[in-house]
Amino acid sequence: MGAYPKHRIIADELRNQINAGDFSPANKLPSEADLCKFHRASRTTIRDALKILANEGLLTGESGRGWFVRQRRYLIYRPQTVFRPRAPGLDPKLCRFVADRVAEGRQASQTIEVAIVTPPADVAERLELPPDAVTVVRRRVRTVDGELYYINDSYFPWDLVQGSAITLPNDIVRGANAVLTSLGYEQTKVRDEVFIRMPNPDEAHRLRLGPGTPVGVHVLTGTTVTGKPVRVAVNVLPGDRHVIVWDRERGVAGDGS
Amino acid sequence: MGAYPKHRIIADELRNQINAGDFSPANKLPSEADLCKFHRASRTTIRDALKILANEGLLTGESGRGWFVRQRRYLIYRPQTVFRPRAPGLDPKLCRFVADRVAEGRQASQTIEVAIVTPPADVAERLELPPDAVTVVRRRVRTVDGELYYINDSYFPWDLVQGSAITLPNDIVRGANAVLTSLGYEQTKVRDEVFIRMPNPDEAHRLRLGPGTPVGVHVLTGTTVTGKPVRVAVNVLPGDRHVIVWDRERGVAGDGS
DNA sequence: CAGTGGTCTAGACCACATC
DNA sequence: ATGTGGTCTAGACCACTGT
Repeated sequence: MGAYPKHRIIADELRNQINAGDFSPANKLPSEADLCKFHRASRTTIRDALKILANEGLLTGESGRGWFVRQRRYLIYRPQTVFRPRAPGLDPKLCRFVADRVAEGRQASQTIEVAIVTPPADVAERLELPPDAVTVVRRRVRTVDGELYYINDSYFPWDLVQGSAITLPNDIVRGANAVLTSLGYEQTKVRDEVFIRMPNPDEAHRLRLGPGTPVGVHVLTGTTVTGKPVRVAVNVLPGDRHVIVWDRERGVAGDGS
Repeated sequence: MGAYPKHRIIADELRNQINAGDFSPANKLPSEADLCKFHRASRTTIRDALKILANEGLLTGESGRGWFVRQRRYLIYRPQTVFRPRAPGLDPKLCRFVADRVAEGRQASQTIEVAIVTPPADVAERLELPPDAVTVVRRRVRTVDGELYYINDSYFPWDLVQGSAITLPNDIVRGANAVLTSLGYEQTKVRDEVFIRMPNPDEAHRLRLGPGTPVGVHVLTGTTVTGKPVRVAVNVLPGDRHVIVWDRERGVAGDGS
């Protein structure tokens, strides 16, 4: 084989065909057997090429059906809404997340599960807790228009929220932050961190992710005015379904020439 | 071959060993031949398992040497600096990006290449230009401490910046935004968008990315006070090297209970 | 040189989807 | 029943790394 391996050459060729729209509107590729004949290659080589494209997120193979070009539809994810007051028109019986989607003309739902756990090391560190400290975690999987949207796991130090509505597995209509405020721990500063990586098996399972789908992990750490951390939210967003958007104004620009 | 395929079982086992640190400090796995014997599997099956982990970003194979656990070191990327004035202590002869890294005690450099092109469709759309309009693009690849850091491609409408320093392939020490201001197009609003996906072959090549490394694409659109778009910057950040960080203050929280 | 991963082949059996 | 992708085997040759 030359300097450039055969399965890569085939992958490049197929990628160009995909980008040129050669397989639309059916979005279905020729069968592996046909590709073998056409490219004069063994099935392994053809499959190596297809796997490259699958791991780039361009294709998915469906057992017994064929290989298909993947679709992308982006939903907008706005970390900024954390510091925006609830819009007045929203249905007061719905939690913020669902109410916001309904206002956009979408359908939304979420599952909630509350547990008392010792948090992962990175969460404990952000909450400035010793490694064996206990937290309440509200684990949610959010769905928009019938499609899995993202995971939201919110951790609160147990001694702060003990006995409050945060520990109950229901929607908190007025918002967890209102509860924190009434407990004397108003969240006034926030740090947002976004990590980009491949999902671990647990995340892949919870969000039904195929290969080649990276995730953005938005970690929100909220602190009081004195700097005490009161809440860490870990949001896991499938990359093929989200754009993260911020809007900003004013000031002088200058991000490096 | 139960319901759960053999190569997945082996991949799970290896993943656990990696996370438990079984292969540190050398970070080297047993050879494929040894894994075949140990797991009583063919080389193909072992390699299928290793490829799963490679596509999760956990391993890299090095020809003739072996399989190694991948390292992660995150560098902080702050989109916010766009609206922050240049710190007074910085070396006035360096451009903002390099000067900021030097202030952090790091080494930094960048390559600059300027071209006049018709922009990609998504850039043209954000600049509100017809598809055949011409832009100036400043393409930079930025390096920190000798390691490739990210791609920054900044597009400006040709008729706005024609004849200015923006069209020259040098550092603009006072910053491109200062130039825009002096041309009468001060950038006062910014939209940040972050997409998460696998790199295309061009990006993978420019940033020397191995398989299983997703990228974050930070698209910054700057507009004047009247809403006229004057600049689109496309930043491609390898996920294994970056955290995107925002710090915010004040206001009432409430991102959905 | 021997050992390692990278590529490729030919052939087999299975589960699943479709008709 | 047929065709599809999913998995697995055994064996081969190559380029590269280390000694």
